[in-house]
Amino acid sequence: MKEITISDVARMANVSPSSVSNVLNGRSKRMSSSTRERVLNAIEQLGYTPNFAARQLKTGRSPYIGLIVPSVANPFYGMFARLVEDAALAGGYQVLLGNSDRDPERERHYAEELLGYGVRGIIFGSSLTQFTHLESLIDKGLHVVAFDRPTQQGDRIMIDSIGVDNVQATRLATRHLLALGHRRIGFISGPIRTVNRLDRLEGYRMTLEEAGIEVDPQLIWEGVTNDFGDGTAVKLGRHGAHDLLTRSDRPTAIITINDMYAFGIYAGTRDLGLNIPEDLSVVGMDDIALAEIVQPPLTTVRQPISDIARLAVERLIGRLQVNCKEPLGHQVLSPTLIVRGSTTNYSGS
Amino acid sequence: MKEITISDVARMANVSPSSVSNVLNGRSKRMSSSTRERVLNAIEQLGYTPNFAARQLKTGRSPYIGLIVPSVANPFYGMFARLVEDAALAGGYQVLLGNSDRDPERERHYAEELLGYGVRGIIFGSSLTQFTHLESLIDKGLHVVAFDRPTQQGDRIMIDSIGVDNVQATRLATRHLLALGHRRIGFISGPIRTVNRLDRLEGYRMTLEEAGIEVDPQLIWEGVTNDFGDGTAVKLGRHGAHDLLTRSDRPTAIITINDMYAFGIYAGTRDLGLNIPEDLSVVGMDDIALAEIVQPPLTTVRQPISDIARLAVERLIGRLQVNCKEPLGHQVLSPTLIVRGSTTNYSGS
DNA sequence: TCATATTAGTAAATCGATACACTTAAAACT
DNA sequence: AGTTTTAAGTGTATCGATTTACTAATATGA
Repeated sequence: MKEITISDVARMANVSPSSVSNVLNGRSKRMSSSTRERVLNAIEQLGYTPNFAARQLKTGRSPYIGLIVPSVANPFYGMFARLVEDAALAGGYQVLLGNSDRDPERERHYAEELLGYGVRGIIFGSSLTQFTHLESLIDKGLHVVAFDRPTQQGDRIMIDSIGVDNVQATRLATRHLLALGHRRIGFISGPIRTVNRLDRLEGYRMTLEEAGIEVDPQLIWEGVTNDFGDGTAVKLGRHGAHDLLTRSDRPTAIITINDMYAFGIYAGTRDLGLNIPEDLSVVGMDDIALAEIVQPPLTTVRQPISDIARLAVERLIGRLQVNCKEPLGHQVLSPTLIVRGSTTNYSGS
Repeated sequence: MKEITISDVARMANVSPSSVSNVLNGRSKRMSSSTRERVLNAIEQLGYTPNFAARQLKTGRSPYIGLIVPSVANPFYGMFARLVEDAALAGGYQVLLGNSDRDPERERHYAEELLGYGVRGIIFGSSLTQFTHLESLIDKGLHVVAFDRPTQQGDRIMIDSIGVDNVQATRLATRHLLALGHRRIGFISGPIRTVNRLDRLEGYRMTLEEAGIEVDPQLIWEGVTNDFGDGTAVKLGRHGAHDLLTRSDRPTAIITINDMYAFGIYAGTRDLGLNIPEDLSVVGMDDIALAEIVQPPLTTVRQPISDIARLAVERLIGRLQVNCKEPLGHQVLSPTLIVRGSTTNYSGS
């Protein structure tokens, strides 16, 4: 299991290691095409592949960027990870992925690990309210682009961020339901410890208040969990639906923070023998592929996930290439309401 | 942006770099606790983090394993990736993830990249019939564990593999439908270029033949695509349902290769104004979280995905640790039929 | 007491690729 | 012819951590 090194190639091609390195790095002006041929041949013959650890140690550069998401078991993040990878590949970078469950400690650990490996840029998908766990790493030269995480009051460091206008997102959802005649509108979420969830709740609240409807805290359901995997979102949605729909003054519509929760609400509603949209209107968020497929098709607020992924990667690569340019701050994209079959007019008492 | 090295720490603690290394690697018998203290302090003070590229160059070991899946945009692989990561973390390894779209060229490229980075073990999720693209890498010392990929005739090299009995899986599905009285049973798949899809088709065929029913090639629908993302599976399922259900002799039941296809079939069926299960019974495969949630809940064949992930990681780590032990071959787990609401008795003409 | 073990710690070679500063030979000018 | 350019290629220090073989000092044992 002896490694084949650049010197082995050099020996075989009767050139110096430097020349092999030149071939490898495309410094074509520095050599005749005949020696180039010979080197290429030797590489082929020996089946040589470069040792990236050595290369990186010398150059200090890394062709990798990191991506840390709550969990790829959630189809939204699975798709996001996929799109980030495609965009990175197009820009000449490879992606290293980690699942953090939104645990700051895990995020920090991953980020430190990646930094130790020479990775200089990481995309965070988690939108955590606190960013202190990453500040020391940013001080050490790490570049960060966050999803849905504009700079907050109290942040010591400004970071790049791309995301949708989350206040606007739930505003669209709430307005839609109001226009349909709903007055008792519930809100179901997991732990509201992220900026985007706070914003989504805020959009819901504001819109109700603007319409002169008092916000009923009993209709805001915040689940508790330590696990952000695929299964949990569905479970929480289901659980939340149970709780809200068994109230005597149950809501006629529910807005939730993502489509997986919405699917959970579908299940919870059925469990109680109720129907969507006749007995309950539901609005999700994200517009994952399955939203169109479930029955009834889910009314949801679409995130331009593919634009977000692309912009995040471009921004990060930009920072990496002109090392240390100042962050540009937060870039906001617009969400779109996609009306399907899970919402309908309210014409009750 | 000067890197802090082991020598900086050594200087600060008034010891040699060797001693710092000893502290870092827990060779505690080689030093007094007072110098240990001093070193630890210096590390803390300077915020030193090791350079993994340098470490790896020297040791040749890597704390990473690779995972290559068709696409994490497919929730099954998203969940699989998540479970593999958890298992790897528990075993002291980190996971590097790549999406290959089942393209052998991309698989090879990723694997080579990882190998160049010192990664000595990769888990493949793709089940491709051909493995030649990886043979040269295995020759170079790469350890491979595949999902659903027993050694095939014509393989030069034997590899480790974990998976379910795929013939048995569709056998369970087919028997279930036969028991319900169905005689015209369709089969919908994407490109049948993987071992597990071939096996699933085979299980379907065999079971029909054993029941004395002639296999109608018109009812076997094989989609064409280059893209294995989340959206495509749904689209193909939908398309297949359109094609099969508009035939004059349309099937009364359809078996498909995974749950995402099944959801596509749900949509395709609805497009035509037909209902599941009244007009068509559907059996999926995988049992992803959403299978229980869709309407009607999907009858499907469950893969013990969490066991598969755990066993794959354990097997790989085992190979890594006692370097170069011979592969153990294929380990088969049993699939389970989960009957839900998408299948019902056939009582037609 | 003298030889032997043990403890605490270090110097220096090494992993493999890169890049800067250099050389040499031939070509191009004046 | 004599000088300057250019082309083609090489020697060697270097990146940062590890590790082997070594030293010096102290402790142990007969």
